Amino acid sequence: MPDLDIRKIRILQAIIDDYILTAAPVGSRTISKHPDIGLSSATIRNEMSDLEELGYLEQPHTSAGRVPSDKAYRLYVNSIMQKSRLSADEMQYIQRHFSNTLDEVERIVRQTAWVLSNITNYTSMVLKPQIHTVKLKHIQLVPVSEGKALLVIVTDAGITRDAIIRIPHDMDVTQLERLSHILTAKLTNSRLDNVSNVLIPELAAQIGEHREFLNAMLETVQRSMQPTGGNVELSGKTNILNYPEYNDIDKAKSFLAAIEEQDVLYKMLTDASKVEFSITIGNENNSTDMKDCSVVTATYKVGDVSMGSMGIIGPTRMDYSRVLAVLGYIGKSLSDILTNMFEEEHD
Amino acid sequence: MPDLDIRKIRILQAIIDDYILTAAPVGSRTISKHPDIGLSSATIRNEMSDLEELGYLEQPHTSAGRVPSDKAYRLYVNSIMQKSRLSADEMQYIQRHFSNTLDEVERIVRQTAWVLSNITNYTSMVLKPQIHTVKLKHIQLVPVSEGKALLVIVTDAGITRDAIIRIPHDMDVTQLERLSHILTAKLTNSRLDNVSNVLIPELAAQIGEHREFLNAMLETVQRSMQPTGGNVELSGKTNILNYPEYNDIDKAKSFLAAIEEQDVLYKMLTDASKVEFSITIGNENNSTDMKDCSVVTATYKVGDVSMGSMGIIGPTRMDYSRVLAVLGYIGKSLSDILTNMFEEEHD
DNA sequence: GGTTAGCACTCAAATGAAACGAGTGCTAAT
DNA sequence: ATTAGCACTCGTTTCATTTGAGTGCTAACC
Repeated sequence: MPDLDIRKIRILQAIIDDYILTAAPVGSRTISKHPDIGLSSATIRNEMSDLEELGYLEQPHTSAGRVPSDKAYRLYVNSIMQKSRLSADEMQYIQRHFSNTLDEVERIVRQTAWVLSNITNYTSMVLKPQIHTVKLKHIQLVPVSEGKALLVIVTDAGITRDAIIRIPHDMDVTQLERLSHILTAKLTNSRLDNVSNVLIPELAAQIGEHREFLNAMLETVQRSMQPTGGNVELSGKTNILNYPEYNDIDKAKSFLAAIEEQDVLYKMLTDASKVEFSITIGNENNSTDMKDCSVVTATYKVGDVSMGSMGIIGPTRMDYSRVLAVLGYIGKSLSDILTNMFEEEHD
Repeated sequence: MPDLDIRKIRILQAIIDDYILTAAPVGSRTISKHPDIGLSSATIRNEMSDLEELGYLEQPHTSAGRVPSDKAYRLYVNSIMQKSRLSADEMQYIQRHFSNTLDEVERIVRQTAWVLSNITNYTSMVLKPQIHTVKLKHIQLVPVSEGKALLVIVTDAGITRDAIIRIPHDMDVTQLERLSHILTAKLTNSRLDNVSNVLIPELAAQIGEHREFLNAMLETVQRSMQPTGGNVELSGKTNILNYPEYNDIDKAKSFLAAIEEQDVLYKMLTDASKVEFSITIGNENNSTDMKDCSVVTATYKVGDVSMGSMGIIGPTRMDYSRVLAVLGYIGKSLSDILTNMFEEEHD
């Protein structure tokens, strides 16, 4: 930002730091007492006035202190803020809560969300590993009653999906078993989003027609792979109520309503899966309900491929630096665990 | 209740009805104007005074009206309240939102919770079908990488669970396949809670030792069947904020914190699975965070066997009669859908 | 020139007095 | 047994006042 000299930046930083801590508009006197800044309050006032004119500060009303704008936070995270590192204690805390025997993806995701929200005191969300980026590993048809079977799909990331389907009445266990084998053989390692219709004739030939059934079944496979809405694990939903800016019941309500809109969060997180870290500040959010929030995300991987992402939702005055550090570290931990689960062992 | 004559009951009912509607302490004049009650406010005051002495009413402060106590609600639901029926519109609304192609248990449960909270405007919860009451149908080991496999378990209620396990390095796909078959054959229709260790020697013989592996695997099966904490589907978590008694930020916070304690809800719902309906009013709740709430539950079944339960959480002044009607109807609908999914067809 | 002391000014928030009014309890008349 | 009447209570609302944190501006200072 060329329009700010070093002194203005330093003052702005002091303001932001203070505001992040106290959530109260900060006045010139507070800053003038700051050890690193040897200036009188009057000088600070002049500088603040400039900063306001440039759009970095806002005044709730004339006789109040000033509050950083979204633009200020943006500048802050882009240029001013320095990366912080987690303390050994914090790392240990995280490790301790990851160390238990975790063998189900569901459980791991839940645990991750829990740790995230507990260590940051914000609301956290974790996108479950996304199935459509992933290859099919096994299909099993399990009979559950006359004319019904459970279709179970397993992918290489250990995600399972299931659905009840009708089966022809003349199809017995052995046939289902055979069909499971054929399907598994045919579809293994194909990506689920291109289980295309060209397969059907081929399958029909092998299984002895039942075309409509095959059709219906493949359709179910396709549909099962759609995001179902249960794809985002949230934790610490009420944490935000502890921050003074959300003591207003209506703000709290709209925040809580916003995070109950799983679709929105889902979209945010899938978008965020493309970049290692992302920070979205206040009005930069698409949802107007979240215009007083910031969202920070990070991705996690299995091996080298990005599998999903996770994020922190908090007030715009959140401690970006720490949150980034936490997300980075936990992202790494999660990637390690998942990778370990699915890749061969090196021993 | 022998200590209340008919007139007192009628007055109490009028008070409760009014309070359910308005959430404001109700005064003697309001009741004296009630069409069914041809009495002056002074008489009502005397009666109210009696009712207070008997513990059915409470006064927030001297110059306020009166508020029904938990004891009053208890009397109300036990003796006074009359069953209400849903309107055709409401039934239709419910049917419409159940009618879509629903083939995954997860999806159905989510849908149920959604409908429940939307039609009642309270917070709803649905206990997912509980696996330990249920019989095993299929076990599949799917290799995911060197030395690792995904263990997939399917039960007769169409519930799947999965976990990553280590497998001996010298075990190949065919062997896994064979083991899956043997396990399925051995364990099918046995209840999961008694997959006992007597099986291990038998299996070891058939699969060619690998005792430690079999041990670990069966242990995983057992563990997978434990409740994981993701067993309760909630919906409409913020609905309660629309009720005036929760405009106090602290009350709202404690309510929201209470329903984030999945363990508590899980326990409530499993306990409630034993009876067709249950009503728990205010202080009757174990959790002190919920002492201002009431919980109404109903069970659902597959065929004739109770599979789980669902409930509504609202303020103590909730519309018990309507909630019961809704729960009854939705419970029935859900039972039908699930039963239909798993039982043979009658056509 | 930039910096600062000083002072008048602003305005949200806190304080407090007064009026209001919904509701009660009690008493005496019906 | 019921009710009209009335004094009393006490939370809520209203409005004016005070308070104080903070500003902007000006004039003096280095």
